Amino acid sequence: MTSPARKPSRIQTENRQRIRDAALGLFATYGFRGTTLDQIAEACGMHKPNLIYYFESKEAIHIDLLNMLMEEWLSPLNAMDPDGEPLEEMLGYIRRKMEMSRLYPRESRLFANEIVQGAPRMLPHLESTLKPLFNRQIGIITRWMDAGKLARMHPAHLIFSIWAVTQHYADFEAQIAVLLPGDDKRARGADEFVEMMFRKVLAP
Amino acid sequence: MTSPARKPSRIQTENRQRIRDAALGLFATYGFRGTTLDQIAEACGMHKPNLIYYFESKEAIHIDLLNMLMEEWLSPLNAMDPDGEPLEEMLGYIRRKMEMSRLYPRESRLFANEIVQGAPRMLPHLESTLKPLFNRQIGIITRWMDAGKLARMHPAHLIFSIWAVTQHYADFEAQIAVLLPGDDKRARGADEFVEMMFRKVLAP
DNA sequence: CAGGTTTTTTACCATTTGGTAAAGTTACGA
DNA sequence: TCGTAACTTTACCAAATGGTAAAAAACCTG
Repeated sequence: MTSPARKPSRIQTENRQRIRDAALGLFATYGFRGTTLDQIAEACGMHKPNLIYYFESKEAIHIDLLNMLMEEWLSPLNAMDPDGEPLEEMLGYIRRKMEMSRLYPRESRLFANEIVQGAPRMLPHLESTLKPLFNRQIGIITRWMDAGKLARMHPAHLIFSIWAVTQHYADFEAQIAVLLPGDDKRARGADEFVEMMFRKVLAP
Repeated sequence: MTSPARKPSRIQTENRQRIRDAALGLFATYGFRGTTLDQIAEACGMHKPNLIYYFESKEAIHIDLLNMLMEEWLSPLNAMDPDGEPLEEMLGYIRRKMEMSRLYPRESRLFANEIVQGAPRMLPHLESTLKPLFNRQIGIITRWMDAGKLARMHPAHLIFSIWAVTQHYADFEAQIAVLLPGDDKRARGADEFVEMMFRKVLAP
């Protein structure tokens, strides 16, 4: 066992990252219970006990991923500027969410899996990390509405709808691929649609 | 084993339904791999081999549920009337989807689980059942837009956004419950918001 | 390059899990 | 009410799975 509070070696850092990368794809696709240590091991070219050498259990890998995810995932929310031009700030946020959905579908699906299943390992994190950020954002948006810069509406549901629409493209990709097989222009069409949609909704 | 093509007895019908009901809740919450036959058995007060007496395998239960789900799930789409008033037809559809999200969250989550994981058992069904219906609907909406009754936009993405927003309330309930704890008016607020939103988007 | 430390590999193990065999029990039509 | 078919229960089993022990190999530092 690695002694506690010891700075990780190069190999540690590297291999932990390899494990995370393999596990992310598998957990995102098959869920926590649906993924086996053997699968993860094979996906990153290691042996099962080696995983346990780097993470003390399968659950530890999952938790580690969820923790990392939370930070990245919330960065677009943090990037909103209360002093910016309201409509442009909102559309910028929406664009960044669409971009994340396209660039990091595994992360999106990992998150979706966790929440759909009742957030068994993430509820405290939602409460302590997401909620304050969410509430701050609600405040900013409310002030923008008060100032007449955005149409008046329920700000929480507005954010939910943004999350719903943007993440849908990653989480339900399997369905979209069946219904809209024209692969090439799909992302463009989605971006344009979503921007148009929220422009209409948000315009004061 | 029951002889093939034989009409089911009263007990058959009853118990198969009990099993479906228990399995639906568990599959929706824990996913296919995350649910065990023992859990299902306990949830419906039966013994494991008894489940296998009624369904030939765990997978058979899952498939049975997905098949039943598909029909119910698509009924609101079918209920749209090509000769109705376009905006009201669309809003009616959206209202029915919100209602289903509220009344049948287990079904919504079962579906979400399946799609997020790449629809391993449902892809053919999506292709053969959902896709034609979807395309027919695209046609109807396109004609409405051509007639100037709805704002012009990409009809497929419009439908995706409706699905995304309405199902979000069932699928991500765990998250919403954390962020919007005021339990009583939540459904009302959601309904009003969604209606307002799509009214703006769809108005010609 | 020697010697200890870190990392990897092989061989296991206990539990869980999907499923079966077969005996026992209940329901139901003749 | 009797016999048979439908249903339930008990006792299992083989494979899969999360995890451990400990030897072997690779790595690093003085």
